[in-house]
Amino acid sequence: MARKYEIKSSAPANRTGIDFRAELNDDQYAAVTSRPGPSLVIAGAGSGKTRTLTYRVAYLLDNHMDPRSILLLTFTNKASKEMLERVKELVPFDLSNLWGGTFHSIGNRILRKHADLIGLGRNFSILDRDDQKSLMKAAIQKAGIDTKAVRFPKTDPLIDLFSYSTNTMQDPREVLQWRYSFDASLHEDILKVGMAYEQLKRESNAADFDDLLYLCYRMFKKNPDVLARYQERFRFILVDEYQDTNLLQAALIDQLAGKHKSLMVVGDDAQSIYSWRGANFENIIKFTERYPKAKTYKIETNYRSVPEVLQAANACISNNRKQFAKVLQPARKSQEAKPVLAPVLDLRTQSQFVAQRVQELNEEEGVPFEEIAILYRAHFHSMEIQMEFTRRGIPFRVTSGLRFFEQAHIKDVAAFMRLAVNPRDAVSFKRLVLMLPGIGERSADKLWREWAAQLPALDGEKLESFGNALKALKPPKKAASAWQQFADTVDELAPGGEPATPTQMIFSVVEGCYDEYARNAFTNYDQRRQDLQQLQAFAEGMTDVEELLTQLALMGGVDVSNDRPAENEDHDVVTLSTVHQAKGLEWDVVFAVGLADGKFPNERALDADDPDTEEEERRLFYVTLTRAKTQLYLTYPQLWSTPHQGSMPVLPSRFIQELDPDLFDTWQIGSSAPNMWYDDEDDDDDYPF
DNA sequence: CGTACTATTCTTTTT
DNA sequence: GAATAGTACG
Repeated sequence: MARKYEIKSSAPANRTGIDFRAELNDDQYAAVTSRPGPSLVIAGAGSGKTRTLTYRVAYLLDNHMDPRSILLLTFTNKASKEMLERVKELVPFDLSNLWGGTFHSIGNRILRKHADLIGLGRNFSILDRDDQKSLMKAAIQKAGIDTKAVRFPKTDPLIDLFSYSTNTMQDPREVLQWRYSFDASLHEDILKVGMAYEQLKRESNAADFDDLLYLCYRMFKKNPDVLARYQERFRFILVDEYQDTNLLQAALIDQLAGKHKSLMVVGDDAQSIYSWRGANFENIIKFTERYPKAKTYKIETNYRSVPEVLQAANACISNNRKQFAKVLQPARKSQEAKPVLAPVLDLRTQSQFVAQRVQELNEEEGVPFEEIAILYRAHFHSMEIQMEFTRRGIPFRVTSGLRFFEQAHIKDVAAFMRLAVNPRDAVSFKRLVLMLPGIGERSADKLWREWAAQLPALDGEKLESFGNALKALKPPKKAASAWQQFADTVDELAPGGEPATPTQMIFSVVEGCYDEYARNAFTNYDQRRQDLQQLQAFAEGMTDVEELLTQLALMGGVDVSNDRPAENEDHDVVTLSTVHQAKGLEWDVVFAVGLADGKFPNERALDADDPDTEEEERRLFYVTLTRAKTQLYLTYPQLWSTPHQGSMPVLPSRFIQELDPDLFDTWQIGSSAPNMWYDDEDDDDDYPF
């Protein structure tokens, strides 16, 4: 029988089937297909930055580059997740060898392999803000500061100070001098506390967020051979949001890209909004100086916003002096409607206006709730709006300030697991011990010293003995029975010396002693119990406790909290978010609220001597405006009422005042509200309740 | 020494 | 309105 045998083309022109030329505009295409080597992509808001990056990855893969050779760095977990998912949609290849993640998660990943080279155990704990505080308190004590005798800075500013110094790679002494106004007589003590903090961290075998970057940097510096291996591997490094990198991150990137220099950084200087944590947008401005061979690509077509919105945004940012000159061109057609400026009497009126308008948009204009966002400068600006939405039954989701993992009960349970993984973890030890009745600060310290004394003997031993070691300690008599229970629980974490699975551990802890504690310690026990179940569900399927702890610390368990079943079922909700957290996102309708001078820009963020601070706030305002696709509402109250200080008259944000009123339609909100800033005689719309 | 109560302070942004 | 520092009492 004759058989038909077809020879297929051995080298298809295109492995992925993507028509790059057709799917990208000229600017995007140029960037995506650029030759290996350093390149700087300046991508304006809404110009398809993510698209460009994901297509770049696809393009590399399409050209037979090994996924192993690609490193994709992002700022947030959200961005990294989205990016990788989109790449997966584009290409059929196995991407498990492609490294993609936040700077901190990549730093962590590298350190888990090589931490011992710089004297850190690979099982190090990751300290979050809360843990840092507790360690910083201990450091103040250790440094012998008598906080009653002198007025010493609190832990928060101290943590900020040292963090800033690390991230900007400056001597803390210098940061202390020009960035803080602590009394000069305290400087030496503050530096002493800093040293004590570093030492405590080392003793605890722990790393804070900054260490994940800094220790990685230092490890590479001290071990060029290790660095060389990574340099060889990562032939293509792509960095998202480059304008928000700090000096340390830039240095780390420079290390990794040191050999092949095939580095593509993407960013928008106009959207740099993280200088408070050390971001230095000179990194992006001076990129071509550091990489003289770098090619620059500008992507200036905006696909997101209608021309009216874009016009306002362009006008806004043009007031900044420090920037790459660029003007975003709208791709969308005009809707013949300008952004709306809505002065309101006070925060209450503001929330009523926003709520009512949201309802109208949804019911009369058919805008789904999920296409609406309320953006503000600071979390507490949203309180009234939340209440009004609740009252009217408008479904909403708040991008909360409180992360899942940062809640006390989650951290309590995690402390058990942390101690099991890293017995040197002083923070977790104290946290656990302090939960027991009859044990306070003093006894906790004593117990920790006893525990620390026998740590060397425990090194390398199996977890099984930890419970026995605990039983050997001498707690106060009052705590004896609780202590027994505590030690037994720790024992259960590794029955027979084999560490249990994360799910089992959580179960043991909760049933063993935490449930009993929680019942008595919290008023909202039920809610917390649910959270713990959520945690258990999150841990399901993980085999490694370290993996769970890392996820919790680095991802903040954000997805867990946002995916609470009740909220998850209902995707059609209005988003309430800070501008910072709204970065990279877009909605059909955006309400920017609380635009009073002193609130936005925030007076605490402004420094009259430093014009850069105002420019950063303006960039933040620019980010706000550019989130809107079709409709944009700017509201500002004339009275700002705080529960504590009563009502204060406030002016409209300077960022509104400096813009041409013709860019907006001004609405008069409410009939009874006298308006101090706009006269009634204009052709403005009335918007009564 | 531990705890429960009261006073006070400060409310920006996040990996 | 929450978190922390300070204080009084057991």
